[in-house]
Amino acid sequence: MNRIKMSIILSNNVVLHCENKEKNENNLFCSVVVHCKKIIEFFYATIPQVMAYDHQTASKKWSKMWQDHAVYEPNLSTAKKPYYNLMMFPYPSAEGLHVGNMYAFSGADIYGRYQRMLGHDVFEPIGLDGFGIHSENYAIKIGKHPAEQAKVSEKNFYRQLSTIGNGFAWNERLETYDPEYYKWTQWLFVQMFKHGLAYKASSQVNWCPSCKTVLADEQVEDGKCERCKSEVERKEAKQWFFKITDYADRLLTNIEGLKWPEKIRIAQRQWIGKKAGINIVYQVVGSTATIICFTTKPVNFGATFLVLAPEHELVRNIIDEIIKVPKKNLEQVKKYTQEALNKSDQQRKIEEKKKTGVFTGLYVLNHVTKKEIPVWISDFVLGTVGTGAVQGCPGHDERDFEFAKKFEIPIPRVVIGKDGFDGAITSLKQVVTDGGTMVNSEFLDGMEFHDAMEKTMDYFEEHGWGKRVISYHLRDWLISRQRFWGPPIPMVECKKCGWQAVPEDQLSVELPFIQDYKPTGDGKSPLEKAPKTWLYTACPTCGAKAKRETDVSDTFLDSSWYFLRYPSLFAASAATQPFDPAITKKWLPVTTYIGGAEHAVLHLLYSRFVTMALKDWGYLEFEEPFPFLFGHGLIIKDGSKMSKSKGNVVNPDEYIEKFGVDTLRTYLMFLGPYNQGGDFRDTGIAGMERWMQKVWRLFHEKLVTGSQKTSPKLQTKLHKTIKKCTTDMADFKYNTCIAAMMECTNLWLSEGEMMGKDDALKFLCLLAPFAPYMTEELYQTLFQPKTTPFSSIHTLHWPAYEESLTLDDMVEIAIQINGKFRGKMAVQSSDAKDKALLEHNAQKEEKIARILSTMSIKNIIVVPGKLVNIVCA
RNA sequence: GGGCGAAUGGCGGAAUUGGUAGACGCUCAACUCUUAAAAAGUUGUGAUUGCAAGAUCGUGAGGGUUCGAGUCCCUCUUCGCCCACCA
Repeated sequence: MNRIKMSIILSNNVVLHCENKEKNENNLFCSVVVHCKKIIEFFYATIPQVMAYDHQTASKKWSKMWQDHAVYEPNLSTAKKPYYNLMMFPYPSAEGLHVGNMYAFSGADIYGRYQRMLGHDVFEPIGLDGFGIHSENYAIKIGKHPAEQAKVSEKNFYRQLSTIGNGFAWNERLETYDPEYYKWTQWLFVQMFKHGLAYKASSQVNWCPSCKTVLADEQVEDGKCERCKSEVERKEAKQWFFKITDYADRLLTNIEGLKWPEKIRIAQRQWIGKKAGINIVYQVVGSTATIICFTTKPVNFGATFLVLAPEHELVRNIIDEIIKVPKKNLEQVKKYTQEALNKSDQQRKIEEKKKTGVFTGLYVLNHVTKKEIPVWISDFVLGTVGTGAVQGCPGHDERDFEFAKKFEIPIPRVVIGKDGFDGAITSLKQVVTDGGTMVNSEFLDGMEFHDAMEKTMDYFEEHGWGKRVISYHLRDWLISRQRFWGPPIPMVECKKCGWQAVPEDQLSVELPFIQDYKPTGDGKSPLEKAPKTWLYTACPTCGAKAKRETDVSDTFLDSSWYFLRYPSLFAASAATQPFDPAITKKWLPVTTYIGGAEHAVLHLLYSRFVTMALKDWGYLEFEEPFPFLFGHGLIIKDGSKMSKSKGNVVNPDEYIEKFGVDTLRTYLMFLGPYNQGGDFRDTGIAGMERWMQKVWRLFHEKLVTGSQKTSPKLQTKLHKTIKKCTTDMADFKYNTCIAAMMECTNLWLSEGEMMGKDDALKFLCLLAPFAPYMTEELYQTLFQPKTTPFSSIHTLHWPAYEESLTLDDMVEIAIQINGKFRGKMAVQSSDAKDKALLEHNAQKEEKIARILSTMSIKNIIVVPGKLVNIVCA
């Protein structure tokens, strides 16, 4: 935009700003000179001069005042009505905060400010989830050391966060890479180990052959490396796990009591994935070996083969020739297994349509048909799901059908579906997977499908062939990362004593500085290159030389407990305990947790698990950290979610500088309901700026003084607005609150309407959570005598409305004929509920009477205060 | 394939939960002020039709319930998000 600004400074410090869109200074200058006389007259002689709201000065001034007077720092040990208003922990991407992030913070802050005005002691801390792969990758990308980059990102992120107008408790900030913090993350790991919830076991990890590094699951997109797009492979490695599965049932049942968005509750239920089924034991013919298959639908009369995952223990035994199979089969098994294991789960899923597999040469006995059925290996069976082995019932499972068809295995029918078709099953569409009637199943024949499944399970249990089990989709939490930028896992391995936790008084195990921190490519952790003085230490048990664990822990561990640390950061016990019991009792669980739905099954599940464990160990008195969670929507720009990868991020800095943060915040909240997000556009912001200036002018030009009162119409509108805002704020419906305030100002602006000072302050309070700086400026300059000590508008009480004052004198009643709107009439509001009167008056309305003259009335329906519907023949 | 949600003017979105559809804002147009512009203000802005009063149509499509449906029920279409060879 080619806009030229010119300022004229008049004698009494009045600054006049002139602007011109055209890049023509002469033109502008001439126009200023021409108008100089008039301008001066205007300032000196006419209306009291109004300065435009200068958001830059105001935001600096009030930020400082708020901090100096600890407006947002409740006394954490003495607060009477604690309210923990928390927004999800941000990770400080080096590119900085974008408008999508700001949307989340602003919306949460508005809620906090509203709660503060309702009389709560609101605590709204902020910190940085700065450890982890995101930050490390960025450091790699720009060729900096993560520790160095962290300082830069921290500074930039805190700077941005300080400009968005949030009432953060800045004193209590924390960063996950601060040793004072991760000391306790490590303590948490040690507790997990001590309570038997941490163990080390062999597992597959994602491996990018091009970047020569191990990747986290989050870095694998569609089976490809997020950075270089090459196919991710699998590698076997020993990893640390947390036994979150021990808590699966509790995590599931507790969901019922959580006040969370239904969407997120469903996502968690689905993720935990509780399934009731049966583990069936198959005896390998001619061997002592057994194979256990999990199934929820034991259609066993139709089972004609078994399939093992390539990772299955028995497969290894075949390869190692512990179990003997024909030579020809052995060669095929070796070849197939090797190929399959090199693929990732993702890759295997992508190739799902083309079923592949190999026969082992082994057979097992089908308990009910008494037939020997072949055992195959196929990568459509995943080692990590169920028991890693399935029984193939091709007539009644689509995947089994595809497999059997390809390898010419018999496909018997044992269920007739709802369509009644009972012929041979030759196409995928004929496969009956759920419901129907049993056939060819001896004692089950004629039974309903689900009853038959239950009966089969009973039958198998009675014969000792199987046992009912509950299976979960949830797997143990893989904690290890072969990366650098995280808290070292606080374990040491002694040749004699095995794995030992680092004694608590020796925490933290500080992350050593190593220059070459990049992932090595051979599967070893970067910390293997740490100085020997760090790498080797004394075994806590026997004192012999022992080696430290060189893996670091997952970022999600850092963020799984941070909310416990905030209130206790400055407690007397902060150095000796992760969180203070008394303060924790006062402030937790978190009163309102606000964040995006993208963490539905990661952060939110891990935090719940950690909280439950801490409760069981006696550190906490509650087991759900976030009883109330609100999920905000996403900001859309150019048709898609604002994100760095889409390249459509908008940096709030320039908008804040140009329009002021009050305008930007209010604009963002006006886009749509807070849980739905909205579409970001520049033209809309300009509209919001107009309104802000309008409010500013109204307060300077249309306030009555002394004993004069607000005009009656405006007073009704004001009370309606307060009512509307009060209910909508509680529901996070910020957009309609703002619309209501706009309606109020539109009326206020119209001729003859004036607002009294008391009423105007009420209005200002409604706006305060949205526009914290401008409302403070207006409050301090127009409502607070200069001599009184500073007291912020944000500590005032939320205004009350009087129901009687929300009612208009006259009410409009709609008149319908046969349900069609035909006119309206005005009645005294006191008469609005008089059915007979409404019925009578409606027919008397000239236009209505005219239409009715040609019709005969059958019925009249009156909705008091709303409408009259005349039903005619 | 499964689950969840959505569909309303040129656009973002309102609609007291079955009761005057389109609040509020953006956009656009005309006007006022101005030498001119900017800013600000006023008026208008779902479609068709009419000089006008008005009339007719109108909430993704089709049916139904009702005095009355954007809202409830059934069928279908499209889009978005999440999960997914889950045995």
